[in-house]
Formats: sequence, structure tokens, C-alpha cells
Amino acid sequence: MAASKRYWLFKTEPDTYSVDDLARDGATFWDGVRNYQARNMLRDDVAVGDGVLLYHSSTKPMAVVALCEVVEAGSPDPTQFDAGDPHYDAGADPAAPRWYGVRIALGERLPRPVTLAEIKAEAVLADMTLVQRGSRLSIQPVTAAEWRRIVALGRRRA
DNA sequence: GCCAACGTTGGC
DNA sequence: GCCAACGTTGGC
Repeated sequence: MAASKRYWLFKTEPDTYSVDDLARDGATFWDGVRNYQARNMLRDDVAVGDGVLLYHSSTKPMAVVALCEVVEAGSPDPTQFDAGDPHYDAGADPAAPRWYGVRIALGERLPRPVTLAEIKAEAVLADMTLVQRGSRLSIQPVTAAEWRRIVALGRRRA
């Protein structure tokens, strides 16, 4: 029996990779994550069919901008072995890769981006990792209820 | 641009 | 194994 669908939030700085880039690409391998906690989720927990909230950080406005879907589960991130890549890791061993990524496809852009300020104002969303003090994780689990609320907010008429 | 919070590194 | 120093993240 298949595990039930799970939900995630992926952070990205739009200057580096934005929803526009994803719209252009259709799907992309989510590489460059260099944090062990996030790595573990990408390698072990994120599964095909899971939902991903795409979040733009360090920009104005900071917001969840799109819904995505995982189309390929965790596999070694090739950039760790590429000396020319900014995410190159000299200590990574091809026989035992250190960093992983997944492939995601754009599902839908939210008609109305759900801003960080809006998320903070929602009691239902108060437990999201995103709004915890000092939280810097770029890959975060999201509950089904949180997902539903974000989707509802993002589709609501202005 | 600032700086608090965090994760990692390295000396001991 | 501790912990200070450092580099990075990311909201403000």
C-alpha cells in the first residue's frame, strides 16, 4: 500500500531560481541543498506525488507563490561532484553521495501569492516551520491542514 | 545594510 | 566531547 501523500515547503531566492524559471522549465531537479536535516528529508521522505509549496525568500514580497508536485524521488545531487559549481563539495564521495535532490514539476501558480505576513497572521498556520523563530530550513514538512489553508488563501479573490 | 540565529569547523 | 569562532541564512 502506498504511503499517504505528504506535503512540503521548498524555499528559494527568486534571484537564484524563481517560479518564472520553473514555469519556463516545467520541471527541475532541486539541487544545491547543503543542510543535513534537509538532505535527510530529500533522500528519505519526499516521495513521488507529494505536494510542494514553492516559497520565495529574501524578496518583496516573501510569499508562497506556487503549488508543485514531486515527480522523481531523491537521487544524488550531481552538483556536489562538479568543481565548477558553486555547490561543489570536495568532501563528497561518488560511492557514498552526501547530498541529494528531488525533481519537481510546476502544478499551478497561486492566483494570489500567500505572503509571509499573511501566514503569520493566520492562527491555523502558526506552527509552520517557516514562521518559527530562527528557522532556516530550506526544505520543510507541511501538514495537510496547512497545505489546504495556503491553497485556499492563494485561490481566494483579492 | 544590519544582525540574530543557526550549523559547521577545528583547537584543545 | 566541549565550545569558541566563523560563515551563512534570511527577515527586518
